[in-house]
Amino acid sequence: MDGTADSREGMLSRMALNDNKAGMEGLDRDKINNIILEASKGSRFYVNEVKKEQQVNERIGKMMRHKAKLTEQQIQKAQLSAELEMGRELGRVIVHVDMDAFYAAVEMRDCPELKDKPMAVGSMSMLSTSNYHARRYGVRAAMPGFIAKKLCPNLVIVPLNFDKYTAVSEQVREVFAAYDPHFLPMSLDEAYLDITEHLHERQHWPESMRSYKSCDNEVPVETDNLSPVLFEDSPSSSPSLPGSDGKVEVFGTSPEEAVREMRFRIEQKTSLTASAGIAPNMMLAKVCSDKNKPNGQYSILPERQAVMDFIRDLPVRKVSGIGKVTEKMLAALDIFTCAQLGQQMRVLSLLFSETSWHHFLQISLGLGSTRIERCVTLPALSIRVTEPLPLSEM
DNA sequence: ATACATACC
DNA sequence: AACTGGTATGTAT
Repeated sequence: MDGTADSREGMLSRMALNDNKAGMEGLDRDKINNIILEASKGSRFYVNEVKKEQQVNERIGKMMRHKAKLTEQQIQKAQLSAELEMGRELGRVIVHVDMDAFYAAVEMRDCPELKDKPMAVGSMSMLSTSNYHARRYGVRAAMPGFIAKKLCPNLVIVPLNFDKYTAVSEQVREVFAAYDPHFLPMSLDEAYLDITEHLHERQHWPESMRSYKSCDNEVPVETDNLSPVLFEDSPSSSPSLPGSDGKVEVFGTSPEEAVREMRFRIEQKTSLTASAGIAPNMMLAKVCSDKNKPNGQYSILPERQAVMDFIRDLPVRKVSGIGKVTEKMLAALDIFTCAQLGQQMRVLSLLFSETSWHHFLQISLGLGSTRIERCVTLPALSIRVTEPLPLSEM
């Protein structure tokens, strides 16, 4: 039953270019996918992917047979504990910050030759990331370098400089810590922050504490010869001071302005750009940080309606934790967006494990964690300290 | 309890 | 010639 055309289609869901992420809009997908398939065919990797693909199809088949046996009565009496909505928490301001094409951006910064070339960081076997120029060719993270070279023969591949990325990451984290000392790093280039407390304090800050010189790194501009009155009428422009060299930017007190300021400070300090998402919980903030990438930010206002409007047409695949397998299983049930996920929750509760459908339900309601993990950054060394582990885990 | 699968960067 | 490596969590047996 598995014709050649079918298995090719199947493989595409697994191996093909994933243009889900930023910088991949409007590419010639067919051409790119053919090159990827040609280069992969017959390899150990390919054979393994075919096997896994069959397993997924089997799992979907099992699910569909299970679904066919469900009666309307069973579906209607499925209970979805309605208390979740009551527990919705909109009072926290959660930010997800993500450096743009981090490793590639560091290498480009340190080697101007690379600036206008398609380049990627990694090896012939595996790329860690690519710059936006290379992405126009379909070259992206987690792609083997030799395939990337077929897609883009002029691609420059720079080997990993892990120590360098770690050092830059430390600089970025110093900025994060100014907005949330308990921030949660997810990798060298991204982190979650809870800036609720920062924003409270920020309301009472004079403009001088929110003013930054473009040329000067690190600290707010000197307060002495800087009268706040000077900025009264032009909060969004960059007023230049008489008698002062260099532009000064004043940031406001809103969440958006605080995050703009944080990104500005990161760029001043590292010459690298970051993107950010602002939302009432981690799940939404993560999705938002991808929305205006690179060098942008997006926020969801802390209102139920704003959250639901944002969620409605959001493809489930955009949500962290929904990967290609889950996407394909949901697609088999005609679920592509979060709204569709919500509409089918009763069926899902009968087809998936409790942990899985609880997760789906949370997503469909736009809910997510509102507390960043407990973890403290020591000012001097930026060493993360967690609560003592049980002896068994040490 | 263990192995395997999914997902993330 | 060549498809990461580490961690966390979920699923199947």
